[in-house]
Amino acid sequence: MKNEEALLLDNQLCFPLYVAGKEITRRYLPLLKELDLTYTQYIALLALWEKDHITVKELGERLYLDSGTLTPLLYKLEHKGYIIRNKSDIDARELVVCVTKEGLKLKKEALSVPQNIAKCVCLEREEALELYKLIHKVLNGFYGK
Amino acid sequence: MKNEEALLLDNQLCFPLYVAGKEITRRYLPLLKELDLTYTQYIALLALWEKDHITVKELGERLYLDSGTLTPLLYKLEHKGYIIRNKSDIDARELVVCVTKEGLKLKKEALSVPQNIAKCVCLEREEALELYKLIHKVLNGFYGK
DNA sequence: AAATATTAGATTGTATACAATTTATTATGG
DNA sequence: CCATAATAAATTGTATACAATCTAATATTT
Repeated sequence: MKNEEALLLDNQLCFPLYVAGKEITRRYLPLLKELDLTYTQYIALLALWEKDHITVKELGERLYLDSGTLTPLLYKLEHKGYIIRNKSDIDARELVVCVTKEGLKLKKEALSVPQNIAKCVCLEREEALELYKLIHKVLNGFYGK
Repeated sequence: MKNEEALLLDNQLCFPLYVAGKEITRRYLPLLKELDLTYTQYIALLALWEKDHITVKELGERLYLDSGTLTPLLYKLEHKGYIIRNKSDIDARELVVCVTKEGLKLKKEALSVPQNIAKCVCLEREEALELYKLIHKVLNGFYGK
């Protein structure tokens, strides 16, 4: 492939990945609006529903987000009553994040979200698995795993 | 798959796509910094290098971006001297975007960017093509093609 | 133990994204 | 032709993202 061709927008994997990432999260907005959540707030809760009592740093590693994004986001989730943040007893620098009862209640309402999103993704099961595998391979490559 | 399982972060295609989109564009930053471009400015120029003398609307359709993003972005690119915007003679509502000589000069400097990005993506050629195909299938599904 | 380095989270500043609204212009229907 | 609808881009407002810096607390080194 010549250099010139390499610049063609569609020849680059990055652009479709960037667009797909944007567009798929956009599909969540109408569903999440009913829960009064943004996409980032939703994935933060997803991670915390799976495992809470974790620090902001651990949550950031899970979500690939830094404190510049998480601090204001967690502040909002706390104000909505879904989570609570407490200074760690062991290390006063750390903030430990836990889901509240309200937050757990919200989980039940969120159960239908994945199915609705799945409807938007027109892939066969095998294709979806293959896509999943390839994306993870790319991500692992970024982090040298 | 049970509802509960569907909520598991990793079981969702969306989250890896969202992360991959973010992380891959982040790989461009050090390369683009040398060109004094952001990622969005870069893809706007990529599209315009391929075909300019197009309206903001057409550019937006190509990049999946709306005027809320493009207006300030094109303003910056114009101030840097890479593009120029002119009201259309035919329809005064439209703005026609063209690349300047400076903008074309920048294209030469940008030729090495795709190769450097390709290095970050640890996929075999077949895998990259398969990923490309699957992502486009997802995107086409969103737009009912 | 005191000085230094490291770390976690908060803050600051810049640049997207995008929904919703506004403005100016063009198209259309009666 | 004129009123209304539709359209393109700009504007407004909110919420990310993230680099860079700052602050407070902990760990390490001498």
